Amino acid sequence: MSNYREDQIEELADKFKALSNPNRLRIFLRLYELCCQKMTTEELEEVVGNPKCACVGDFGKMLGIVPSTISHHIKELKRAGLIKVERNGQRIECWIDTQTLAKVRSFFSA
Amino acid sequence: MSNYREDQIEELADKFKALSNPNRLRIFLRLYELCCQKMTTEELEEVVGNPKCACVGDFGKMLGIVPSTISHHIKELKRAGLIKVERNGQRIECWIDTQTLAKVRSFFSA
DNA sequence: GAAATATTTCGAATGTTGTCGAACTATATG
DNA sequence: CATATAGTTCGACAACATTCGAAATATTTC
Repeated sequence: MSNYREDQIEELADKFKALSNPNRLRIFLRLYELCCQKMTTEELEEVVGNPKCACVGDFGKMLGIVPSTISHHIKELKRAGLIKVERNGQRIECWIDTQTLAKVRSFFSA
Repeated sequence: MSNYREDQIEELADKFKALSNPNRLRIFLRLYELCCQKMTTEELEEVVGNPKCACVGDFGKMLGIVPSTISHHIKELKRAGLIKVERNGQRIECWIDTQTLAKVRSFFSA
């Protein structure tokens, strides 16, 4: 957890910043719930076939804030590399970037 | 990592906020280095005798920023419960709050 | 108690964030 | 192509963050 290079510190601080807003943290946790939890082999199969998890509108309902604000938060989480995003028809689907999650996790388990 | 209660989310977001400033993250990492790393039984003895780890001036030199700014960051880390602070003569000594660290860690390992 | 050292508090300057609403763009469907 | 649905972009605004320097406080030492 220590002995970090300078650029790694900046990068890590940036990820913490992305998670430092309660609404963004809620979005992230919801995606985690949907994408990454309790992955048995069978469930993983499902996810591999359809990795997208939730869209802007879903979070709007969940958090009671307007789409433009959600859009802003999604952009921020994406910028920090914490989630991935892809259009599917009218919807923008979001899911956890598991590689980044693994990095942040490894920070806390060293 | 999911299934968090509302107040836990706010609390966690607040800890991430404290770590979202690169200078505060550097201070935190430095304290981790000093306090928590490589604790063999003998080293632990030492620490138990003198749990304080670094003072405001040390961080000032390390980061090249003025004491008032360090003081502010220390206050912030303390407010978030990430570090503990105690006066020892002229100096204010700081060390990691290992209980809080454990909480944040457990978030990432669920 | 004066001087030196360590830290805090305060006020100011400057920049960033979170949120909204309005206007815009993209996609799907009658 | 008109309409409906889903998101984005933009501009505004208030709140908050980062940093500094000056002045204040606490502690130690002479």
